[in-house]
This record gives sequence, C-alpha cells and structure tokens, in this order.
Amino acid sequence: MATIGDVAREAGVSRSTVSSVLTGRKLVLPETRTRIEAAIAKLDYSVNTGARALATSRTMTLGLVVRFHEAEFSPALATYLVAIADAAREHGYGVLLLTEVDGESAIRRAVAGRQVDGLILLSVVEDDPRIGPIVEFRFPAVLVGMPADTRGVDAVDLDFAAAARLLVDHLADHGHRETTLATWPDEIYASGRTYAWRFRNAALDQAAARGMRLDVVSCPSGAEQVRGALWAALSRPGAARALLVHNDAAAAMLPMVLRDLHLEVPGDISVASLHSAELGQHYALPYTSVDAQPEAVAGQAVEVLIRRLAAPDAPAEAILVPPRLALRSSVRTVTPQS
Amino acid sequence: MATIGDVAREAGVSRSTVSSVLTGRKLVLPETRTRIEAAIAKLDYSVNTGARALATSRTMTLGLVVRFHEAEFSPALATYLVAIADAAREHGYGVLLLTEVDGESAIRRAVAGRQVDGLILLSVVEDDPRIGPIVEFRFPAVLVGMPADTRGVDAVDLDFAAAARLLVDHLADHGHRETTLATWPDEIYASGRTYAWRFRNAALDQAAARGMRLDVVSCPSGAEQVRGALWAALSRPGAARALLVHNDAAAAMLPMVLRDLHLEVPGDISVASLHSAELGQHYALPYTSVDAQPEAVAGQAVEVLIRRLAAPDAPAEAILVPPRLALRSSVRTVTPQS
DNA sequence: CTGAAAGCGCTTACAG
DNA sequence: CTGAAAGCGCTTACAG
Repeated sequence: MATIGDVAREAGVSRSTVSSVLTGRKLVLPETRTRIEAAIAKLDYSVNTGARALATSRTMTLGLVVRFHEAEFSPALATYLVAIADAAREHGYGVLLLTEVDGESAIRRAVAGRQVDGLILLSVVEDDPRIGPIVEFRFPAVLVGMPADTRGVDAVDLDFAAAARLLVDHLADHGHRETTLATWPDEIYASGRTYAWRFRNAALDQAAARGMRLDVVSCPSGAEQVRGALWAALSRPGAARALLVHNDAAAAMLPMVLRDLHLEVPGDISVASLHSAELGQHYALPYTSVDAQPEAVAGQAVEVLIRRLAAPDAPAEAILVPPRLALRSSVRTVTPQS
Repeated sequence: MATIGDVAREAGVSRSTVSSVLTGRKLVLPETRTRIEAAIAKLDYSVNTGARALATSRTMTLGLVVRFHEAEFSPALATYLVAIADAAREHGYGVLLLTEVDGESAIRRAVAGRQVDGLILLSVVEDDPRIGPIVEFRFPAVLVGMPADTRGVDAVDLDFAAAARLLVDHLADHGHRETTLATWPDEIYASGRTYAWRFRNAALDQAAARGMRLDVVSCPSGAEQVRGALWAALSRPGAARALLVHNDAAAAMLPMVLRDLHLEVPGDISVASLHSAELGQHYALPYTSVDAQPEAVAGQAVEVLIRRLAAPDAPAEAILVPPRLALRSSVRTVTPQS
C-alpha cells in the first residue's frame, strides 16, 4: 500500500508537506494542496493509523470495558455497545472491546500497552473493582452507571430519580392514590446497583409528596418466581389499581400475569413502567414507560471522555441524562373515592 | 512510561536482546534473560503494542463488523460480541468494534488504515453488501452466518439443517406423526437469511423421511400478530399435538398463547424449539430446544480467521457447528392411532 | 549468544 | 510556504 513517501514523490513535494495537508495543522498553498490531493486520490492512499499513533502518542481509540457475563443478563447491552461505537466514530475515535473476566487486568493491559486513549466502563456497580486501577493510574475514563461514590471519576447515567418522579406524577395526575411498585430483587440492591434505589427512593418520596400510597413489592429473581410475586401482589384483596414497574423481568411477565388475573389495562388497572427499550420492542409491551435512552447516555459518555482527554485536570463530571416519558395509553384517569 | 531502551539500560544489555526475550523468537542466555526480566519487573515495563505493530506490520487486532441497527433486532447480539472478543483474546488478538451504518465504508476504512489484521462479519445475509469489498481486497475475513454463495470467503454458522433434523427426530421418536412448524415471517426468507430456509427445508425433508406431516405456519412479524397466528394455528380443529418453533418472537409469545388455549405442555401438546439462548434464559422458556451455541460459533469464527491469516491462499472453509439438544421435558410420548 | 544499524510510516519542531 | 532531520518505540536481518 502507498505510504506518505509515495504520495510526496508523486506530488513532487516533501513528506512534511504531505503530512501538513493530512493533519490540516499547517497552511499549504492551494495549488500545492491540490497536487497532493490528486496524488492521494491517484494512489488511493490512506494514513496508517498505527504509525500516526506512534508519532503523536494518541491512539484515537477508546477502550470499552464490559463486565464479565454481562451479556447473559442484559438484553440492552448490545444497544449500548453499538451506540457507544457510533458516538465514538463521530468524534474520530475507534472502540476496542475489552471483555476480560478480570476487568482490572483488562484495564491494566490496555493502558500498559497504550492501546487506548481512554476507557468507558459499562454497567458500573457500587464497589466496582474496575474503578481502582482507573483512579490509581489517573487514567482518563468515564463510568456508565452511577456509583454512589464516584471518587472523582466522570460518570454518566440515566436520571433514575427523575424517571421515578415522572412516573409517579403521571399516575398521580390521573387520580391514582394507591399504587403497587414492583421492583428489583434484594440482591440487586445489595450488589450496589444504585439505579435500583435511586428509583425506589425517589418514587417513595414523590408518592409521599403527592399523597399517594406506594406498596413496594420486591420481586424475587427467576422468571417463575417473578410471576408468582406479581400474581400475589395484584390478586390480594384491596390491591391498588395502579402498578408501577421497575424490573425488566416483571415487565416481561406482566402481560401473562394480568391475563391470568383477567385484568384489562387500563380498564381494570393502570400500568406505568421503566424498562429497557429492547424489552419494549421485542415483546411489544404496551405500557406507558420511561425510555432508557441508550443513545443519549452513550453520546454523553463519549463526550465526557473526550473532554477529559482534552482537560485531564478538570473537575470530574457526573451527568444525569433526563428521562422521557413515552405514553402508551396504559394509564387511565380515575376518580378518587374519598 | 518505560520503553525498551530503559529496560536495556537497566539490564545492561542492548535493545535487541530485550526484544529477543520479549518476542521469544531467539535464544537468550538464561542469566541474561533473568536480568532482563528483573529489569522489566522493576520498571513495570510493557511493550507498546502500536510500535510493535508498526515494526511487524501486524496489528494483532480483529475488526468486528456489526450491521446497522442490528442491536435493535437481536437480543443475542451481545452474546456474540462478547464471545468473539473472548475468543480473540485467547489467541492474543484485540477486537475493534466497527458499527458504521455503511458497512462497506467501515471495512474500507479499517482496512485502508491498517487498523486490523482481519475482519469478522456478523449476521451475514445473502446479498450482504459487506462481502463485496472483502472479496475485492482479498482481505482476510470470516462470515458468521452462511450465505448460499460464500464466494470463496470463509464462513461459520450453526448447522441449522442438522438442528431441524434433531428436533424432527426427537418428535418422531416420541411417536408424533403430525406437527405444526411455526417459522419466520416471509420477509426473513426474502431478505436472504439462509438460516430460515436451511432449517425449514431440512425439517420438511426429515419429516417426510420419518413419515410425519408437517404444517408450516409462517408467523407474521410484530408481537401481537405472532400471537394471533399461533393462536389460529393451534386452535383450529384437528391441529397437531406437537409444535416445532423456529422463530424467537413466537417462542417468546408461546407461553401466553398456550395459556389462553388452556393447553398444558406436554400433556396436551408437545413443544420443541430452536431459539436464542438469551431468550430461553430471560423468559425461562421451558421447552426442549436446540442451543444456538454462540460461544462455539464465535470460537470457530476466530480460529478460522486466524488460520486464514497464517495461510492467505488456502481454500475457503465453510464450517457448520453441530447443534446440541437441550431436553426440558416438553415432549411427551404419544401412541400413534393408526 | 549479543549488539549496532536500519527500518516500519508517520509527525513535528526547526530552518530557510 | 516548504523541506531536512530527528524522533515515536519497536523488530529484524546481519555481523561479530
């Protein structure tokens, strides 16, 4: 393949001058530039990214660190991976997929081998062992997911508290005074998924503020168990006629449970949910819900990281992406009987 | 960070000698090697992959080309991405995620910029525009998914025909003489997803060979439509008491439809399926099924590609990964009433 | 077995 | 505005 030297010879200039038009960092006479561009086109030349990286000590590559076995658990993962790669490319960056079981050593290797300029950590949990080396090396990185203590590292996540308020308000605005909240298994809270309690706490607070009774049901894990828990919660006497769901498994099971109970939505019960877009799409869940907006989160993460690369010493940013409500007529207006 | 020069100085040898122990391509006196290794450890040195790539003209990186908007459609995509990255790493390769809307230009850029040594194309369809540039450049690549005409390019896929035979045999072995086959919408066949017709044709052939009547139901796309089609097929008078499913949406909807129809599995109807592992796991589908085995497919794809890198002129390989049946007691033995 | 030298394909001060 | 030179951090014949 052609090198910068071939182009220089073809255009009758020096390699430096070719480099100047390649990088665009220096002014080149229009007519010289034209000759060089013609030579580039003629030889079908493209710059060797690796050589450029060596010369500039910038790889123009971001490392995307996925947690071990993540793929098994999150149907939305692919959406984030693709969205991040797309966003990175728009800024001229490539994305290296780092999936090592041991996330720490994945990071150490990528950093030590200078394979990437910065890192994006997906699905960060509270005591994420991947955060250690990041802080230790002071390596440019952004977390997707919001640990309670970000330790001065940049982080981006959906604003789950705002999402909860949006949903509670939506129900309250339609006259609901009593709502069941189906939420995550206890393990999820215990394992430091702050999104779970950010949502729940905000839902409880907002419900209190709106004078709404909110009955929390922690669904167990396991499809059948989730179904059982939902069934029990919805069929018990005096159960609320509104349901707020923050649990993908529960959202997926819900149509079947409602059918079993002969409950029509929204005639018999109003439903509002926060679930992954993937889920809604695949199973056509017909519930008013908050969109998780993976593209917005991915875009913000990439932008924060690129800002960080430009300004290593700027204060850390914690960005919460505002949620949006997608209405699907699953909430009806009720007249409170006082 | 330390360079090879620092290590050489620390160990009192030349850079060449350090390089020899790094690459392992030359013999080095044990005591010299020990000194060098000590220096490496002391300085916490790692080789700069970019510089090595420039010197060797091998990037040790594979490009993973994902189709545009793939993420929206395939819940199993993440599984493949992670499995491929894992397999690549085991062979010393990194994985660059290429998601450009225009797959062709993604390939051209990665190839032209010498960012990768080879390419893995995910979810290949019959007239995949990405295959053109591969063939044109004679660039090392492997297709995951099997077009009818691989045009001399390496390809790896699950053996869908064998999967169909496995499932038909399983039903036939349990005495079923009449089976409904719920399969993909017509668009899927039209869009060159050969897995769809490889499965269907083999199922029809094997059913004929086993003396089984097979009623094909092409489910439409869209969750509600799938449900309707299943409902109609299973509720019509004289419907078969065995169901073979090759359609993720149908598999996902099936529990609800069966419940609506008050059909117990396997008491009233036997069910066997080929669906993504993701799906089975998330929704706990309790059906005997063929595992799609993403790890095996990913592993084979990476190995084929690495063989190709070593032997650019070897004949193309088309590898079909043998399927495995996972029994889940959803098929019962019936006594044929002749 | 070890080392000096050249080279991989770029960029970037620095002269002119 | 353009070019000669040095350098990025490696590897690899080639001598010794």
